[in-house]
Amino acid sequence: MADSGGPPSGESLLFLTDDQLRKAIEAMFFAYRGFTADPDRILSEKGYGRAHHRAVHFINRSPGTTVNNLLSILGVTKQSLNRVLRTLISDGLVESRVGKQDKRERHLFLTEPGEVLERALSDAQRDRMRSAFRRAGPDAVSGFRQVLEAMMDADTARHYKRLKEGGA
Amino acid sequence: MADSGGPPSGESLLFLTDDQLRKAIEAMFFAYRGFTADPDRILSEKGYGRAHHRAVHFINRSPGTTVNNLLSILGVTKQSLNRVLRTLISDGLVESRVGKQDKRERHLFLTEPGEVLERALSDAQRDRMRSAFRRAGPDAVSGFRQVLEAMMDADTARHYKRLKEGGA
DNA sequence: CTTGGAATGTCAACAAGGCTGACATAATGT
DNA sequence: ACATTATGTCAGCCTTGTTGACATTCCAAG
Repeated sequence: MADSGGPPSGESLLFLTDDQLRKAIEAMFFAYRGFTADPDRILSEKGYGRAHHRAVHFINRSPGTTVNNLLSILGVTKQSLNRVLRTLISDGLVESRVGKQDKRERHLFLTEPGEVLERALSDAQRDRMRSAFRRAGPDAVSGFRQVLEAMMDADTARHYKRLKEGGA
Repeated sequence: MADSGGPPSGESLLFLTDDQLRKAIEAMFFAYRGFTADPDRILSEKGYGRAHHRAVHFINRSPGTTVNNLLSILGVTKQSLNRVLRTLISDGLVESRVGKQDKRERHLFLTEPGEVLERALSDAQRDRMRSAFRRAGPDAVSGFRQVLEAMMDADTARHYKRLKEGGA
């Protein structure tokens, strides 16, 4: 079950059959569903969606970040993000402060209740990730991360690495 | 870069900090975007979306599958799936044949043009997966799959394994 | 200093693709 | 005969993506 079913694995040039790749593609699809399932449940109880989760996650991650910065991380249009931010702000989960240097900018922060929601979401998601890591074993973990990093777009990987180092 | 940054990895109980888990969560988010980016481009040129991709993928995977079966794999409502199938059928990419044993069932098949689209989509996605595997190295590949499998919901994993074995 | 762009953020309207609910039809099973 | 199953369809709602139009703020060139 660890090995995909046969010949490969020694050399530096992998013997990757279309069939193995197809299994990996399906695994990615099904796993992502599991990955989002727990937060989705919590969110839908409160009338929010994945877009809210993403905003809350990255605001928590980089408090004081600007709308523009969040935009480039999330890869959506500012109008799309704005709708989400508007509800989060009016619900009192996010605070938006006008920039001191540049008054065009808005700096975003989680409020106390915002942090509570963020905690609930990330706890649920971390629990699943932790349990997956435990079941897969220590060696699997680094392989997992390496493949994921290699799968990102170049631009995306830049964001990822900036976050990765900033938060260490 | 291979190692996540420190202490862990020998024992059976992993030393998983919240910080490491958070990085893995972000990696999953960013990687999934890369994973869908290439097919998304192809699809949007033809006026389709991810929902069409999923249908085409699993019909190709299990030709003659029924609507009900597809439903349980995709985890959406029949109304949702039906909207997608309707366009694929009327565009001549999918054929729906009444069942011989049970005439209530519709068995789904890709037409010639349907297979062409499927090939384009899966080629693009496989190319990215293959390149990610190559860059990550042989040892990473099995770890990747193990973690993904451990991340799925139990029900989902059933579908996944049935497909995995059926297609080997 | 003024003025024209560039950057930033907001509002409005539309589309895709989820969802629920209600209902029709046909075939099956009891 | 009747209940159940498999499928399809209509209507309406929600989230979340899109584009277009517009206000505000900043900055730099004249």
